[in-house]
Amino acid sequence: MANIREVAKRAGVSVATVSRVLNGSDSVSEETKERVLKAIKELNYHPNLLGRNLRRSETKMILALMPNVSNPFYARVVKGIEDVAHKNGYNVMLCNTDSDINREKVYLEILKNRLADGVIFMAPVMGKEELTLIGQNYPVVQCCEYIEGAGVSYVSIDNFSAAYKAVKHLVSLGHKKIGMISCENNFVSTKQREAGYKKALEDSGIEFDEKLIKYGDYSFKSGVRAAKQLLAMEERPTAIFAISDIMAIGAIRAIKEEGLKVPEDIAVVGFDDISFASMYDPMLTTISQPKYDLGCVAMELLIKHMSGKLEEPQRIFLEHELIIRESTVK
Amino acid sequence: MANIREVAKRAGVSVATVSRVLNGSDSVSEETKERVLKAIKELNYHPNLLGRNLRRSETKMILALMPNVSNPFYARVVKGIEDVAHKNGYNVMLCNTDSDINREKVYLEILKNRLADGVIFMAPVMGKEELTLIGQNYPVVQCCEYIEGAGVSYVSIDNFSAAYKAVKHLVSLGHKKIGMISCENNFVSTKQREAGYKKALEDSGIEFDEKLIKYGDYSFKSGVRAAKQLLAMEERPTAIFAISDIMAIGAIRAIKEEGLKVPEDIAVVGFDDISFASMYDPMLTTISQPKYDLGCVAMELLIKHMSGKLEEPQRIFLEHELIIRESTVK
DNA sequence: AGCAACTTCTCTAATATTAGCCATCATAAC
DNA sequence: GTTATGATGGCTAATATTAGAGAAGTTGCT
Repeated sequence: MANIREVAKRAGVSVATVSRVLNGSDSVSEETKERVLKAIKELNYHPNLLGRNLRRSETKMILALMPNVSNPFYARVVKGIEDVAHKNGYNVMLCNTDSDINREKVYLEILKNRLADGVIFMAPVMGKEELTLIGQNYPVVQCCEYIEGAGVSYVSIDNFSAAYKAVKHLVSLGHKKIGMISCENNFVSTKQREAGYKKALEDSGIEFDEKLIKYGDYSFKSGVRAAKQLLAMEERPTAIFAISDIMAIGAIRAIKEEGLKVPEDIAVVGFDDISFASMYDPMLTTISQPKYDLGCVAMELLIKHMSGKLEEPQRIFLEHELIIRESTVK
Repeated sequence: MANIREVAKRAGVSVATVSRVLNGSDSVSEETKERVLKAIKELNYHPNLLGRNLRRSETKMILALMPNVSNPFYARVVKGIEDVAHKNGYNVMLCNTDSDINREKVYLEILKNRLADGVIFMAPVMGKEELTLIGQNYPVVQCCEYIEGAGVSYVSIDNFSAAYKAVKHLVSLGHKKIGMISCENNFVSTKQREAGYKKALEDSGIEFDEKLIKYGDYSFKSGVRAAKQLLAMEERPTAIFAISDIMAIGAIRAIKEEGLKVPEDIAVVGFDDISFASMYDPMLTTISQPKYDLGCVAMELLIKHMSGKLEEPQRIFLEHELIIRESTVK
């Protein structure tokens, strides 16, 4: 495989001149430039970026850590990250953490070993202190899920008011007994969505009943299970708010299996607006996050951090939207 | 940020000795080793892999090119690739080509610039000649979709017999007029699935009717559209075989919208067994590919190629399975 | 002609690491 | 005491590239 020296030799110039041609320096005569380009083509030369990266101590790679490639929600976010990255000459390394702290640690080695210039966490698993430490040493941005108070920038939505809006929608349809399917984790999004649910009930003069919250793990099956628990209650709810579309779809499945109809007997609202939400039967009412933009903004923020233009951590909230479909109104 | 020299200085040894400790060479006394490890810890030293990679001219990175992160089918394949890669000390760079030849080319620069040691194509877009050229210069494996005759290894399933099995299943249920939703592309999988469909009809004494094949683009909407075309026919089919689950789900949606029932009025079979296939109502009968194993085997093959143990291109077919669910039998 | 200014290119050092050779030291055998 | 052996670790070169200093050549002005 040809290297820069061979190119220089063939073109009859020094390696430095070849380097200048490669990097578009203007102090190379047109004639020399052409001779070099010809030699590059003839030798099918591709610069070895390991050398360049070492010299420049940058890699133009960024690390994107997501909990799960198969979660369709993150797919659009990643698209936003990639588009902005490419526009700015960066490549993205997508990595699956499976929300496993060890996997996350292993991937962070890539950053520590200087094989990436920065990192975007889509759902950090580590603790606040650790994240703070990483944030002090490397460019970091959190996107979607985030840890508050770690001194690390993030881009997300206002989960509290999104949940509030979803529940208020159900109330406006006349529902008074509204179940919730949440998760037993410590994500900010979860806590805020639960808080929004409670506040919406409170503001509507409906008493909060702890027993109406059931817990899943974001999976379809857990949604089925949680919904069955709600349906088995003596006075069962007439509406269900799930904090993810997949669990909402599980709930619909459970409701149908009990011989009930959505939305006539029980209305269902999800969260995320994944592509399947509008494919399901009935189509799912849900909160739409600006997934693509979340990714774009996160990447733009990271670029600013990497260029040193931004010292202070930023907190950015993008707009969300309640999308009303068949699962609440026919 | 500390480098190897500082560690050496602090431990009172030469950089070479630090390098030996890092790489587990045995010619370092226990005592020296401990002193070095102590210094590494104290300085919070992480070796800069750019230097190592340059020296060794390998990166322990592999490139995985997929057409679309949001396609849940590939999510499991990727998991297989990652698991085997990690077990062997490799990291995976996941990249989205969007089936765009230019995106694919840009990503291949990573390989040509020696930032990755090998590549797995999940659905190559380039032509046969180009692929051959890449295959001659770099370790390459194709996984799932592939180009035949390019002299490049691949791992896939026997799409012909999978489609044959799916259609035979419909025939065994008494269906005589069976529509197909395919795609207008040149993927081997598409051609083979169409061929399997035709052969199954032929072997069952049913005459092939060109008009019963409609075309989509793997999207939900295109599935709806294609199914509507089939339903609008004078003598409409009583069963539909789609070459992807997403299009099959679109077809079910279309059938329901026409006021018909699945499977009573029209049976539907999909392909891939994505997670949503078993969440949908009705649950989808489909062909299950060993997604995880496809990824594992592809990565194992790539590792063999990279180590130079394998010169000849391999063709590997894994087993598939027809999963019968509610969309064909109630 | 002499000098300045500019263009164009070369040379050297630097980046972080490892491979391979060689030097040193201790121990054991003769 | 001398030599051989093995363990340990130091030194140098090598990897591919770029930044920066400076050299050489050209042009233009006085």
